[in-house]
Amino acid sequence: MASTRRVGTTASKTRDALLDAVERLMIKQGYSAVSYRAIAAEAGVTAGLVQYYFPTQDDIFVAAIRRRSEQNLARLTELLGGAEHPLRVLWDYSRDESTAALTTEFLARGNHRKSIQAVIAEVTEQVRQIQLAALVDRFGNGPIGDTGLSAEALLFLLTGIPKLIRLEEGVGVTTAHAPVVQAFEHFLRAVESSPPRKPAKARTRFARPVR
Amino acid sequence: MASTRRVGTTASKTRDALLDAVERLMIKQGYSAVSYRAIAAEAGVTAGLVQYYFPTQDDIFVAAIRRRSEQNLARLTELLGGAEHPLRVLWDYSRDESTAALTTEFLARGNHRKSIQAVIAEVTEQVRQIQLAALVDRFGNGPIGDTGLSAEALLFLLTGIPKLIRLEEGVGVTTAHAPVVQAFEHFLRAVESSPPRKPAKARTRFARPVR
DNA sequence: GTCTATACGGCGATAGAC
DNA sequence: GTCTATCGCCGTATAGAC
Repeated sequence: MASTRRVGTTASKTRDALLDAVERLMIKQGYSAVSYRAIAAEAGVTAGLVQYYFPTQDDIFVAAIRRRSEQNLARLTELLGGAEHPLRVLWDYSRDESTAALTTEFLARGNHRKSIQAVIAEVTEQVRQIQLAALVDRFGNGPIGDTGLSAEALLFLLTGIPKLIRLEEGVGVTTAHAPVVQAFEHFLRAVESSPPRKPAKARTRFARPVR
Repeated sequence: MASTRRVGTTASKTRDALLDAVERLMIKQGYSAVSYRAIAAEAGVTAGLVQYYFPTQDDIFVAAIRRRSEQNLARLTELLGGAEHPLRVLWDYSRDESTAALTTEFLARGNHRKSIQAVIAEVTEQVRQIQLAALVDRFGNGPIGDTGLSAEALLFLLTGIPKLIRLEEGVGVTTAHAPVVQAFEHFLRAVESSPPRKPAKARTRFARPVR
């Protein structure tokens, strides 16, 4: 049942340049501007070549998501490694403009597209494990601060609110964004000024994922 | 500069039937399934007729958003009118499956589409004013509960978190959703068990928007 | 392994006939 | 109000050249 069609290698330099073009198009004009012909024009190649590396359009987004996710994972691991204020790190990371824009584009494109859904779910869970481990390492498993929020729930809000804000900004709505950001920043300062539950050198440094 | 092209009347019964078909398609298959030919097939007319009522594809979504928004506004006004627990009402309303699904579809489609952005921004601000008025009427302008959240910020979270959850569900991610919902429900119960700031009959009933 | 050329049906959009 | 014809762009498929 498998197709005999030939596909370019993942290590190809051309392929990487094509994915760069894809990201540029997505950030500037949104994912709907990502067509074979547009990618080809942006990268200065023929449309057929784009299709050689990405047989279907979903393959383009799946590849773009995977590549971005690997970069993000590496960056997150580095940022969180031994960080004294993981909540602050995660908040700032989630609010970073360029990655947030791409993330919401991918989310929008993934809606109702099976193969894209699958890869988003996979990399999201992966990232969330690392993030959660960092929080548990710093605050333990119980409620964090005086809100009674578990590390899991707080993590969802911390990384989700910026996405939500970005999503609304994308359609020109900005009401209430500033007060929400302010409230979160205030909360972060209050919580992270309390002493960590373990001395720094006893930290697991996220070597193992949390079960 | 104005086009001479003819367009069907807003009062048309055919037009309304077409918008019904649009909503059905969006909920079942997402907005990318909303093509002139698909709408025509769903409603049992020709594609040309669909284009007579909606000259461009953006017009379809703009019209669909407007119609839905009017229905939602009427329903919200009714639900909030004299409600004893407006937070609970807004939370349940925002979590309602059918409207949440359409809302995120519209949001996704509005990303990077100017005319759709404009109408979403318009109706969102409109709804938010009504919702905010209900909260201020019940809790005043100061912080609500013990979180120090303003009515504006709390409203954003109350109506935004369900959207965020829905968005992630759309790509198959469900981690942390349950604890977040549970934490919010707990918070709502705690806050709304406190007495209102004014007797019921003194309420403004949202006649004027809040400045 | 890389890349090009070409073809097909579906799409949004337009102009114009009934 | 309704419908047809037509245009150019799109995703996809395939055959074959370097």
